[in-house]
Amino acid sequence: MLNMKLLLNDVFLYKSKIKKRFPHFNYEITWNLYKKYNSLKKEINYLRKKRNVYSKNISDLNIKDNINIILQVRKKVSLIRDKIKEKTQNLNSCLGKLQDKLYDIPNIADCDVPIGSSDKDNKIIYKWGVKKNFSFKVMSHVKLGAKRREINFDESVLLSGTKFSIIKGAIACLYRAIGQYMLNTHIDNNYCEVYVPYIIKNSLLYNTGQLPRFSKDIFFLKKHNSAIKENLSLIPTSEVSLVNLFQNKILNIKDLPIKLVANTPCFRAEAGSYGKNNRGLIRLHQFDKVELVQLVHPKKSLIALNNVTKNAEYILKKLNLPYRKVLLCTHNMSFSASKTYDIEVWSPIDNCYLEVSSCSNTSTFQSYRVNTFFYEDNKKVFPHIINGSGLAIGRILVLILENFQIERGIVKIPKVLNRYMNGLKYIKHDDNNNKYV
RNA sequence: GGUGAAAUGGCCGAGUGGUUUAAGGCGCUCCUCUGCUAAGGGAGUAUGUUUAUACAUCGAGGGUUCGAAUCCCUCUUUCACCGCCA
Repeated sequence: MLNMKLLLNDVFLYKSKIKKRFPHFNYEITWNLYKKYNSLKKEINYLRKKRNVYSKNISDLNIKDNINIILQVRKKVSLIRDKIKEKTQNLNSCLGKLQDKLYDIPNIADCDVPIGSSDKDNKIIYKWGVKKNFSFKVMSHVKLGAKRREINFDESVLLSGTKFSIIKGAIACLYRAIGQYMLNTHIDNNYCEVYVPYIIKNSLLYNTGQLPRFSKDIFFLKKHNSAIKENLSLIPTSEVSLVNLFQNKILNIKDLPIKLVANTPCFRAEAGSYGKNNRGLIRLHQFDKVELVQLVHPKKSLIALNNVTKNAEYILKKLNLPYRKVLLCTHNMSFSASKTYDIEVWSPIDNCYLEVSSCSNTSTFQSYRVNTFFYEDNKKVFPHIINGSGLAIGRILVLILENFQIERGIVKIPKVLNRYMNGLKYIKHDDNNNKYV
């Protein structure tokens, strides 16, 4: 349930800031709906009071002696009742409209977030690592996978249509190793591993900010059988499941920061995803991602955002993948974010940086909506919620296959992954990895 | 999937149409008495609303009624047994 009072407070306090990020925002309409809502509520309260008084009168009267009076009062009250019904209907439609307006307002951007409308306005914070010079022509992961018959898109089309993948053998093992390594690393950093549902109620998507704006990206489930009772969808990211674990929960300040990590599949309908970075495993309907979520004291959220980003960067450093950290401009941030850092890894094939992580501070946007808070000095305080990918597994697979070729088509597996690779240290043309075709 | 039972404050739990304006207990907070402890006495103790001697909230939403925690309908969840399955 939307915490209306808090949201409205923010709307009134920060209306100019909201307009910076959401130029179409109509403050007047929202304000008028709110006024109407309040006056209707007052009217209804007044009518109810009247009704209650009359009804009480009836209960105090002796029926036999006062039958005429009672009948009169009954008539009066039934008129009041009808009025209440009518006004309540108005109230509900007014409330619905007001909520729609509130749900459509994105988070307010932090003051140091660049205002802008395209990728050019993003700010590169820093770069790490060395782009390798290759003495041979690097083979793309698509070619390499096809040659080894370990990444197959023809088969996935057969099974599920476009934008899915089948991964087999050594590359499948590498894929699993990457996820395992990331998960274990974050656990070492005091994140609590959580297993969550991949199918969730649509209402959760409003809490985390994917709905109402981005319904095109969501796979909604149809009610074909009785197992699907309400409106359900596939998670676009485990952030949705993780954050919504805290619905209506009162936290203990001593338990902060709460740090969660999950490795889950993510499902994106991605309606309009044409253009760059579209090849092979890079943009699919189904992919896996290790997700980090932190609930922290509002005063510590900027530090926490940096920490989450560092947790993600640490993995890239260990894998020795050259990357850069980018501060996103207002236009590129997700709906719920107040500040976002993207982490992008160098791709020798595309000759550009490819996004592998997005770390956002959602400030109170999500905590208001899931209604989770703690008490400090007897006051309700809403924690800031930070999420970040740590990292997108499929894309890291691609970047390992393309960055670590020691000669065309032969890949040296990063050391940190060795313990998850069943003794395999290289992906070679002639390795025998239980191929079945 | 079938059948049956249930859902009331922080917790337990009473409550089948009108002093329920939610009894009683536990827990918690404050005061007090006694004091080594244990125990006793008193007061307080849900939330929301542009803050009201007001209104609303007894799983959710509708309905009946002058009046609903209470009656009716729909839904959700929980528990039990059976069926199916990993």
